[in-house]
Amino acid sequence: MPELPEVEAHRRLLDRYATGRRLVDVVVVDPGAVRPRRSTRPSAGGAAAALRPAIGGVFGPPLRIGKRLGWPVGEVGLEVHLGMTGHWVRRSGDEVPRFARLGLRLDDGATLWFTDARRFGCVVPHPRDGLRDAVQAGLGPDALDAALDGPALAARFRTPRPIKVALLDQARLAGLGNIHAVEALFLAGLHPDTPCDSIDAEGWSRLAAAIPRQLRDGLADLGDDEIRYLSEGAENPFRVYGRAGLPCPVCGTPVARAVRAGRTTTWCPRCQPAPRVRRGARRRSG
DNA sequence: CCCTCTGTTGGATT
DNA sequence: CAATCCAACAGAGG
Repeated sequence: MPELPEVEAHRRLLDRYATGRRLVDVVVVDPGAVRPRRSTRPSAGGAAAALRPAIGGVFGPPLRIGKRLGWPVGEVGLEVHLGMTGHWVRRSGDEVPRFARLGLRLDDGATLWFTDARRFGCVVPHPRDGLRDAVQAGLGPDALDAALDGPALAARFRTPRPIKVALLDQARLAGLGNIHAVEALFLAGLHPDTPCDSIDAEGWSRLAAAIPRQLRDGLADLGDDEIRYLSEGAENPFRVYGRAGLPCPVCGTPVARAVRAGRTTTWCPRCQPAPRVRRGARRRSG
């Protein structure tokens, strides 16, 4: 479920509860959750033993790049992916939370549990020294930290692909998921199908401003402890995501919906006008 | 109760 | 390169 704001909220939570604490034991509930490499496939399990050297180590400050976390503990560096439904929760007693996959027992008596109903998330142990590189592998600059301006953003998106699809490519820019890509495009007034190479400087500037604004809003909306998601009964806090057929919050036009790259995409047909259809070759449109 | 559909991720396959 | 499939499960709706 998480997008960048939820992952950042988890980073802060882990920092608050674990940094400086000692890891006294590891409870492997689901060996498939600890994987030898990044994968959404639980079958790539079999790395639980690689956690043993971390026991007795002290937690260092977790880092975040895009939607990935890196978490040092002793001589081990844990690369953490939350997938769709991954959470870390703290419990002080013996209670094992629902969907618990892995528990890290701290020297203050608390346990940090990795829970993940859908099992797309994983923990990948690395040597601590290579942690940052491992987490960063294959990722573009972080969407929140990079603070790219219009021209810099345009330079990273030199492609004819539709902007919505390109925004989800973590190798170009790390951190935007489906919801925030949809919302950022709405804020920027760009239609999701607009080919990247047809967006003008003005459009890139609007998008460069919209992305951090959207992500920071998302972060501000999260409580410090409670991380809530759409499916948990909260009111839909988004402008167009999940609002197909409902009026655009700006102009009242019914929000449109289509599937792009396998993901539900929504937009306002008026605030985000469709790109002009372009022919393969440049010619006079007679 | 049962069936179908949808899904906030991302790697593998075609 | 790009579209599709799929991992495993919850929740909503018919």
